[in-house]
Amino acid sequence: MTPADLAAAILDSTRAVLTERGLDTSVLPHSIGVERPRNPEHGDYASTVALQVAKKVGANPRELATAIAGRLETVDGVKAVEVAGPGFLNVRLDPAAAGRLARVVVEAGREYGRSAALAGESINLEFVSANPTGPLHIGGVRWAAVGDALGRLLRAVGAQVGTEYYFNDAGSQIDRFANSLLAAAKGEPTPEDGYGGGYITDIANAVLAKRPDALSAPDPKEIFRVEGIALMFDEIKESLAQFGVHFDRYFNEKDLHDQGKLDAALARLREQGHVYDAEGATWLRTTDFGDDKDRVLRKSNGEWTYFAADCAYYLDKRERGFERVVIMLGADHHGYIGRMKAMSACFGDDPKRNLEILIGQLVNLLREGQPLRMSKRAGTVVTIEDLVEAIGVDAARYALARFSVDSPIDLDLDLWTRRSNDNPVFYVQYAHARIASLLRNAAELGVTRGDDFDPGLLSHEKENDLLKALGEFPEIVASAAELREPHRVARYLEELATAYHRFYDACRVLPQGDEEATDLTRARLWLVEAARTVFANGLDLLGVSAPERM
RNA sequence: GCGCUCGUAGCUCAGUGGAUAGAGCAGAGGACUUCUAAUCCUAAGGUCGCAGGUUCGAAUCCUGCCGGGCGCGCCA
Repeated sequence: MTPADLAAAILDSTRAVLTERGLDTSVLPHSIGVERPRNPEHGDYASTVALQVAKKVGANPRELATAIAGRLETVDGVKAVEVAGPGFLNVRLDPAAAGRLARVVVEAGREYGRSAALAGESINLEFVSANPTGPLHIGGVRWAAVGDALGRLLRAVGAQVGTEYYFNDAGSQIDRFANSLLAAAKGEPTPEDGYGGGYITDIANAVLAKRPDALSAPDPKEIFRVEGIALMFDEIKESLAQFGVHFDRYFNEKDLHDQGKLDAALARLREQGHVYDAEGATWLRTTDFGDDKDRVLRKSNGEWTYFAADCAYYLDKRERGFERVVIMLGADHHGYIGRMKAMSACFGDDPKRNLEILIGQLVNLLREGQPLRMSKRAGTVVTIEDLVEAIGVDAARYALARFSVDSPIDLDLDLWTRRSNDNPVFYVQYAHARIASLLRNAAELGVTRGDDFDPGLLSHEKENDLLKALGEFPEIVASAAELREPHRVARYLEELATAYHRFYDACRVLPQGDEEATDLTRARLWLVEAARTVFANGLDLLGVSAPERM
């Protein structure tokens, strides 16, 4: 019996009790969950459904709980139900019913944890979106790790997902980049407002290698612009690929201009009645929908604003069939939320459903407890490559994905390279490697788990705890996807690793010395394989490897 | 000034209105002739920033205040 099965049984029992009494069953939610109480006296699972429902139907919660308990106790697999406190339902499962979960997990294999929780949703996920004026810095890398994990999560629960990287290769940032390259190629100092750092010299030299005539050409700056961007972007894409991140689409802002999408968006907004002209410029009345000031779409000099391109890009995503547009931005851009939400409403969309903007706090890096001060100008930026070189892809992805994006994080580079329990990624990976090792030993001994096992044998306290943790995985995946919070998967895996290590410590799996394999050996091999499956599936959702050996 | 966001153990952080608020690290004590000790066990550590409010029940929701971070261009 899985937690989902139990929750469904509790809901059924509650509905039956309400019906029996002629009470309104429409107050019941479509689905409920069960909790896993920390205190073992509170049973294997607990439900608060009686507390939630009692008031709405005018019943006494404790008495209602008692009636539900009476029905629930007759359900196959339920061993006992107690009513506690104001009306908690504390459920104990039959050990065999709990143990059968091992089979469910093993047979589902790579599918275990996947569901149809968000089936039918079409979601566009935009993240990183750094312009190709330099290597990816640490903030962008956080989004690469979190965004990619979120994409994997959303797909795992049945959503249609398109991941995108938006960039532009025109405009003043790129201009400064081109000027900096040109100066470096001529051996001149970095221009005012230019980009410093060693990578500029590297790229300038690479351009010269490719186009030896660049400096004597009619328009050297244009050559450095075009070739420099191409080289820089290749480097970014290569870094992302090594980081395990692939985008479905790299979207160039220029395409919006070339295809007349800005005019089309403006026309659409005008139709909707939210556009006006004033002071020679064209404005979007975002204040109609809560923004603190109206925004210019086309400047008085006839040029489009960046915001106008944002509008066109949003509309383009929607017209490509994405019902939900999710954009991940750094905290320094949170001021855009108001205008973006209002823009969505100006198109006639529901900004709550159609547009989600996720704001991620910044990342500080520490080395030996001291903050690494970063400056793009001085070229002392910590790049994706620096990070991977310092701590490796697995640790980097895990470290950046294990925290809520709401909290600014301090990453201690020394900690994440340590091969010890300080380091959560090793703690989780070690659990997987330990299982892999155990399974290799089993194969060597010629012990196999067989086609079937007696689930009632998995009745040790630590086996029960492990089974319960394994049972939670699908719900964790679904909630992490729905809440757009991949860090929940990492935290869950850490708990699962604790449950596994405790089980391993308390329960011998393989026979020792001359002992023969027993039914318990086989049952435990099913459990161990189930645990291996969940570690592998969970780590895969984070884009972190599940090593066979460490 | 206005807006957003955060404030939980010495440190780094979990905690989608539920029971006695958790984990790791640091510090104290214990378990290795190992199915990988990169592990496990025990004890200790808290006015959940402060004050009100809603609720049977608040770290969680609402209001105000205090403190930190960030943002408030016809820049990109």
